[in-house]
Amino acid sequence: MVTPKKTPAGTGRRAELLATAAEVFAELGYNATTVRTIADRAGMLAGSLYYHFDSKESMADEILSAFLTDLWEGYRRIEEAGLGPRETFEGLVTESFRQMERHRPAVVIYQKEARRLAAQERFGYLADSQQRFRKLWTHTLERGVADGSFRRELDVPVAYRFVRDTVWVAAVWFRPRGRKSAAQIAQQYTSMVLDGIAT
Amino acid sequence: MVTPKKTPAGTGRRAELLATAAEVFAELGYNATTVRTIADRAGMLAGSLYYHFDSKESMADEILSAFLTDLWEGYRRIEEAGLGPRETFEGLVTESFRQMERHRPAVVIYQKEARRLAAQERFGYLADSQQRFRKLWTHTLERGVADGSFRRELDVPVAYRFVRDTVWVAAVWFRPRGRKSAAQIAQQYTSMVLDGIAT
DNA sequence: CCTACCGATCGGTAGG
DNA sequence: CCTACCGATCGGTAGG
Repeated sequence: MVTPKKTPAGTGRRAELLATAAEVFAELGYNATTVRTIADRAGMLAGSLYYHFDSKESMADEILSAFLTDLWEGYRRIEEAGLGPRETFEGLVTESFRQMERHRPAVVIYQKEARRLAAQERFGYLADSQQRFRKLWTHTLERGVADGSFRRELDVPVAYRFVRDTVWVAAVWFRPRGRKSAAQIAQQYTSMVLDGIAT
Repeated sequence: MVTPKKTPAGTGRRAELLATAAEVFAELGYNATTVRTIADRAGMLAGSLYYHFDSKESMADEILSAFLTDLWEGYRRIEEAGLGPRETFEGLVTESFRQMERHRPAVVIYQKEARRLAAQERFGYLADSQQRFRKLWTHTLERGVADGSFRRELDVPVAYRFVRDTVWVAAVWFRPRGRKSAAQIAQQYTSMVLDGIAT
């Protein structure tokens, strides 16, 4: 994924700069963000960023891989819990919103840029992650159809994209500081997706 | 919205160029798209685009306003049909997918760029449209809660964002040339949202 | 982390 | 629609 060249990972200033960069990338989009904007917001000059990072691309790389590492750590725990399909489904949605709380800007960047970035070799792990993601969710949906938790006539590939999009796109408006916690939103979402909004 | 300066709207070549530009914008993002890329793909040189259009921004403007004009024309018909909340809901989803079929690249651009573009004065109609959109869907959901079509405990603002995102984000993967028509996808979506995926 | 700078590329234009 | 070009801005670097 990433080999920081100049400052050890986890260092205070470096983490601060990454958080700033993530916010700007999420707000303006990766391409529309200039290293000058990031530097401005961090209170330094553009050139000084290169004391901490190799390139603009490295910053995006570190932001995205940190998010995906945490996400897969969370998903792994749910996979290993050996739950039924409906409970697995609920667990995955809840975990996704929890990660959104921690990595909101990263999720927005992921949503907007992953497709384009994944074409580059250094971002190959984005494509790997998407594959794994698809398998995990598809498998959960299929298990649920098989054991009668989910509707027999469910079109699994369509349902998969429906759920995936529905959950992640919420990062655009979801504010953990708002009136609702991640767990509450997750509960509302699973309820709407599992049981529908009609009576 | 837009005042084409140099070639009458609807002219063959102009429409062709807009379709090309829309595809490139959708594929690469507005900022990452250079006028040279659009010109290349249209088989002309960058400078020649300016015989047809004032600016790169004008192209995006025309693409987005053409889409929104058609969308609101479609929605207006449904509003005027005087249907109940559930049927209005189904009609709006179906119409949205129908417009996605006609204006897929425009919808992708809208998804990715509307928030940022809306800040500019010339794209003020994007913010107006979002307002109108929110009112129409919120009103439909509220009517449904009131008459018992939708669940009494439904959180309307959350449900609104849920439905809005869920429908439009489908433009990223939806291919009208694929195995499923817009009407079929719309039917699957309304079924999942209204009645859920669980048994 | 700053000063000072560079090559590349961008959106756009004048003139034909 | 092309030729030829421009000012601005970009990501990034050398040297301190």
